[in-house]
Amino acid sequence: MTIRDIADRTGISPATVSRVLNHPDIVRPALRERVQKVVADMGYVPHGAARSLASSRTRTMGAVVPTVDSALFARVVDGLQQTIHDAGYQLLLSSSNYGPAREAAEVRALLERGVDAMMLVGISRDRTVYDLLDSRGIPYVTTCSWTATMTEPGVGWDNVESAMRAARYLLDIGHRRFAVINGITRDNDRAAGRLAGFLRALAERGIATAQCPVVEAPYTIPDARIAMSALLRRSLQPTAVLCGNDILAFGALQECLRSGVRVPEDVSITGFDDIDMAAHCHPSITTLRVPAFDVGAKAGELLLDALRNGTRPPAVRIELELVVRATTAPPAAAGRSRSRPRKDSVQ
Amino acid sequence: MTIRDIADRTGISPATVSRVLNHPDIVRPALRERVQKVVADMGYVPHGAARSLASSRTRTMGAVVPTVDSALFARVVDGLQQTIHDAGYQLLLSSSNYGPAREAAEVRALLERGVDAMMLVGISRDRTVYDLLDSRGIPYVTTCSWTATMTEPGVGWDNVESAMRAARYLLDIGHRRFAVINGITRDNDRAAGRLAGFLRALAERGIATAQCPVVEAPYTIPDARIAMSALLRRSLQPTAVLCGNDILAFGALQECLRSGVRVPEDVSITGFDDIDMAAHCHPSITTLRVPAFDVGAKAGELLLDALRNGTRPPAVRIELELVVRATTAPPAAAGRSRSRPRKDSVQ
DNA sequence: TTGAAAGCGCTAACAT
DNA sequence: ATGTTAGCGCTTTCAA
Repeated sequence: MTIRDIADRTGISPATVSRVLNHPDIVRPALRERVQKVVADMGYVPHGAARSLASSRTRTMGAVVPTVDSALFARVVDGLQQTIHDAGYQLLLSSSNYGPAREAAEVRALLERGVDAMMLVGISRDRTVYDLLDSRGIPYVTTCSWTATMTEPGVGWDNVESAMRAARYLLDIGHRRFAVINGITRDNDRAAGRLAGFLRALAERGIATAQCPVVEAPYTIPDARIAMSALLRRSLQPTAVLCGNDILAFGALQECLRSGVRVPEDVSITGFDDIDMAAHCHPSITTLRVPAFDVGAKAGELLLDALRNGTRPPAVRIELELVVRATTAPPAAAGRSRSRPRKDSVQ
Repeated sequence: MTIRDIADRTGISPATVSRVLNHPDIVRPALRERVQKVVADMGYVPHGAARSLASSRTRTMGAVVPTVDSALFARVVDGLQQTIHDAGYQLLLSSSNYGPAREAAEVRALLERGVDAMMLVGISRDRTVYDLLDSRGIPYVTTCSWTATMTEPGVGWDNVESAMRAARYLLDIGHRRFAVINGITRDNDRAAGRLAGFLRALAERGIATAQCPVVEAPYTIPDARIAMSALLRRSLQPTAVLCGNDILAFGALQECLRSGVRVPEDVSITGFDDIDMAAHCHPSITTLRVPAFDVGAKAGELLLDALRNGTRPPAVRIELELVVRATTAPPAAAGRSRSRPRKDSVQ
């Protein structure tokens, strides 16, 4: 069944049926309603490809995320999806598995599929990817990263500066012996930025970062436990462990609990992202709050605006809040050990 | 740049360029390579809509899930995505927010966008949705539910029977006083099936289910805590709480810990799904393992097969494994209270 | 093995 | 406000 059938049934031209479908307001109400009724009765569904070919718009946006199996990205995607959905756009979702070559291939595939706009995660990628997008005039936004020097559109935060805030907080409450469990930094500007921020903040306060153990681990609970377990086996245990995200922090925490290391009495732990679990596990995790849903929603808005106005989206910076919870306290050695009350209420 | 440009540059017809792109094996090798080189050099990307219109295939599959912001569905989607990706398909993702009307609208939208196949979650939905899919000859699979009477293709498990297994296990180790914290059953066959299973198993063993408190809550940690908190305030506390999924179980567990109720000594808790957290929180959660990634992957395979062979996919039943961990133990009142060792190792 | 030609179903000028 | 017409860029018979 085609638009032709609707036209014949209604006794009007396909062009007017098309108008009813796309610009109902410019069709005489009586006619419009008659057409709409026939469309509904016959269960006519327009052919998307034909529509796209004729109008050169697909009403589709693409997103490439490292993996959808992550509380953070899932929420970002959710925000994007809900936002663009309300404007009549569908979401074409791809994942790169944290591989830049794979990501570039996905972008090309989405372009071929004909998305009207695209959301990416992170900002450091081969120039050719950006060039491709720019050359085809496809609006896009990067997400989850922001730097003063970035030239691409996006909605993100400064991972370096945010990570520094977590480290400074621990320094402020007296910690001097640190360890880091970070995500894999290779090809991941977020992970790399966080690690850089942790170390820079420590160095600023005169901590010898060369002696600070840094373990890189995939973002899984078992990997985090293994990393923490290795840290606990060292002769000089850290009093504070900075983790690259909440999954790593949660795994580190569980490993401490299992091996009888008290948190935060014996060791403080910080996370990053503030996924649901961080507020609700026990003890609750001190972390940096990433408004993931809002980031996705904002990305969607920027893209919709760009499409409406034919402009390039801006780079929007988001400020993350440090949420102090129960996994952090002054180190026992600092003297004031047990005086600080535990914060463990649901946020 | 169009296929015409490649043709002109190579001095051959667009038809042959098309052949090189779609059926390289039927083109003379020398010519084929020459064309491929020009395609690569000029960075030519075929126009997806034109391709779809001419070939009436979009190389796209659709999926409608209740929400992507769920560890379970995220993993299912991940499995689907990775599987179909390897076969050259892109994934168009929609979410229904657990609303049947919204789901039906999303299916229509995906159909209009021209997906070649579709994955749905659950089996109970308006017949018209299935009729629409069938009438257009679009292969589809349902997921996450299986019943003996279902007539639609799918890959799922029996939620009733699985839930019964959890309840029977608690009965077997001596529990008689139960409560249920379940997901919202309305418009959700998985949640409804689980609740039915819990209650049926209890009734089978002579438990008066009318006296068994049942709380329905959205799948969030705070809602689960509220539900558990209400349960703990009752005069006659349950010795075992059956939860509709692991998020609810986790929330219930945290609320117990917060209010000094020992798990499993004072109350046993079971979950459903076996998301990562279940194995790694403390105490670890007894639950039913859903192989979510595999479910998505299997769904993808069924769809690819259906597309290749022009057949209707079968209904595949998956058996869930009950994973006994540390949130369950015989009730203290049963006498053998502290004798059973805690299982708390990482699975 | 390759080329010519006819659409795929729709939208958007343009004309009325 | 509605109809006529000419494609959108590609695939796929069919013919050579």
